[in-house]
Amino acid sequence: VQPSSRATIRDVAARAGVSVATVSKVLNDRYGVAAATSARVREVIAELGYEASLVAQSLRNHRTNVLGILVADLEPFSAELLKGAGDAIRHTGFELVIYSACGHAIDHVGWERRSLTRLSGTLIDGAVLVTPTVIEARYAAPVVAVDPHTGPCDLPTIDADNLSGAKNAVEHLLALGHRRIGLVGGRRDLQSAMLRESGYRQAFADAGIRVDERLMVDGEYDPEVTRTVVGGLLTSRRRPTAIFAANDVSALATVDVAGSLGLRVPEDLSVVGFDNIPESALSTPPLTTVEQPIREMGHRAVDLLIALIRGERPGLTHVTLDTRLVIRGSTTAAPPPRRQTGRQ
Amino acid sequence: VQPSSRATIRDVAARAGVSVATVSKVLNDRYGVAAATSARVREVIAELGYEASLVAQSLRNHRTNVLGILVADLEPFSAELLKGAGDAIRHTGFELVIYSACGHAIDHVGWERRSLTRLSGTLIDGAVLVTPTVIEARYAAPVVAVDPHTGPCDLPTIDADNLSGAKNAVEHLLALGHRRIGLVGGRRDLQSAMLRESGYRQAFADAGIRVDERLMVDGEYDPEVTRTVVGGLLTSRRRPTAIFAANDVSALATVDVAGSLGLRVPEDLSVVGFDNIPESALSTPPLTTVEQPIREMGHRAVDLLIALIRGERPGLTHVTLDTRLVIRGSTTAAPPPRRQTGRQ
DNA sequence: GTGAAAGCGCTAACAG
DNA sequence: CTGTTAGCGCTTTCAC
Repeated sequence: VQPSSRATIRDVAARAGVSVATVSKVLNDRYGVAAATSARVREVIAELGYEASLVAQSLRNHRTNVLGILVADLEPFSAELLKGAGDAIRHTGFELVIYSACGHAIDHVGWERRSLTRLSGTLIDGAVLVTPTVIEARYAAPVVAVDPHTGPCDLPTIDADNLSGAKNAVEHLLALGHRRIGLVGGRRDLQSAMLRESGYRQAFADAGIRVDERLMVDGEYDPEVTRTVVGGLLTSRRRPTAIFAANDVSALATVDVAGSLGLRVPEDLSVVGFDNIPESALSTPPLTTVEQPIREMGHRAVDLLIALIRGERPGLTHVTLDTRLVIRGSTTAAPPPRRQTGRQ
Repeated sequence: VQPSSRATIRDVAARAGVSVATVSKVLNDRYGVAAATSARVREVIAELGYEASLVAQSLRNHRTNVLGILVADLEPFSAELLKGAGDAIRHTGFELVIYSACGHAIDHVGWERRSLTRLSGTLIDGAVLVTPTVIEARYAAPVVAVDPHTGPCDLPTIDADNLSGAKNAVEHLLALGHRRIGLVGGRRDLQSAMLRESGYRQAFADAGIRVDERLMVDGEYDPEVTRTVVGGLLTSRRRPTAIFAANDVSALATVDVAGSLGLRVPEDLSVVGFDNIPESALSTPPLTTVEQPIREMGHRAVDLLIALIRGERPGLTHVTLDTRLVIRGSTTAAPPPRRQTGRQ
């Protein structure tokens, strides 16, 4: 009996022998519908399995009760963040749409501006932007950024203490006796990456040691890019005895490359990452890394977004959470000095 | 200059001094627009930062190039599955919308039918349903189910070999000398849960041992529910020496409850889970569990969905992937018989 | 109480 | 080449 395509409000109206306006009223519990009519309409709705199209609805209404989270890709960091976001949304009455550019993003700077523009005003009441590639304060809907872009930014943001985290990581390596410590940098457009680099530099400065710029490469938080640049770094004549990678994904890629070059981690190369994604504890060896509370960041971002949507003016619109060094098996004392300076 | 709300195609048209139809043509690269006009329009588009509303577009067109994944909630299993889905979608030209009912789902059986109806036909070209609560083959758009509902189901599905997995898990416990093995069952509406229970029973049958129905409780794949029922089980007079939990989330909750009751895992209670979510390897002790290839399941589901959307008729519309027992630290040999039969 | 009509932003005929 | 028009599914005045 049912047509293969979805039933529309018109199908319901026709079948119930009323106008679409009446059906709409029933749907939205508006006053001014006779009890009998209402009952009849509900019956038909159930019969047809009718549900209002979210798209059509949100084209008319401006409030949808749907939150958006925009991620460039679904990798461990964003997946972890989503769990926290889910925790926060549960029982708030909001629903959630996660929009992923799925890699399109990489070549297309500003993907989230595009996506956000396409979705906001219609479909979503506000959005959380994860590692956005642009700074822009003016949007049609409330927006919260997680791990924001560099540059002045009036968007409410959630991030972690990247500077101290990175500093601690490098201090840990220095304390183990390492001096030739490489840096695999992150996406240079993100504050987090720049702060992690600053932390690296500060640790050296505090120790009174000069950094060797030739040991700094750019991994862009990307495993593939990291593979390439780390390959170069580790086969160069003066390869480092330790590497601080700006996120776990690049750290894991680094460990992998080291292995394929016949270098043992941590005996020949110590590696520290950043993030503490679940995968890092599971790798062989388990990764020493800087933990940031990813789930909590997702949770906080959603809390803040909801407050904004409700028109509250939250006191704190820029939250920075603590980081913490987690020492596992990928770091150990530096090899004796003669091996460091000698040719490999 | 810009209004605070988003620019529409009309704003662009007005500003460029053309009709909306012309703008639309430029937007969609249709023929029949003078080069000069086209250039002028593009200029205005850039100037205004205009992007077509996905909602309005998909209300008109029926093809959107957007895939949907519907999850009841964002927990470790679905998060892991999303990573696999992301892998599959990357470079396909499709974008992805993940729709999460965020816990609303729990009280509302059929949430995915509702959501799917609200989204399909408009907004998405097809969807992957994760642990759906209903069987229904007729939808407006192609649909693939992961870990499907019980009952006959003509939907294309992706799942894992739940029966063997569970059987292996229980055989492992039996081999360790356990006889009083509890079962924390899963959602009784899902095939996976029922098959895991069957595997449990089969292992006992093959060993020629009768199962004790009093040792079987329902955790519904939910940590809270599990806490309650396992609490009862572990404080009963004849508590089991081992528990097979139908998924890792319940297994981890079981370990937790045991701990709070003063029972050591694995010395006083062995625990086996199912799924091998990242969290299971990270827990203390690391969880012995049955691995199912969650990421691959996500990947396969998307591959299949895309094939369906493209109108191909894929040969295999019901894929069952292998499972594998991963032995870690939460299981050990059963305590000597006298402790088993004696009162605790 | 109920329905006709306008319009949300966009696209696809079809005239001009 | 360009603009006018109709309509996607829905909600909301505003007459009847």
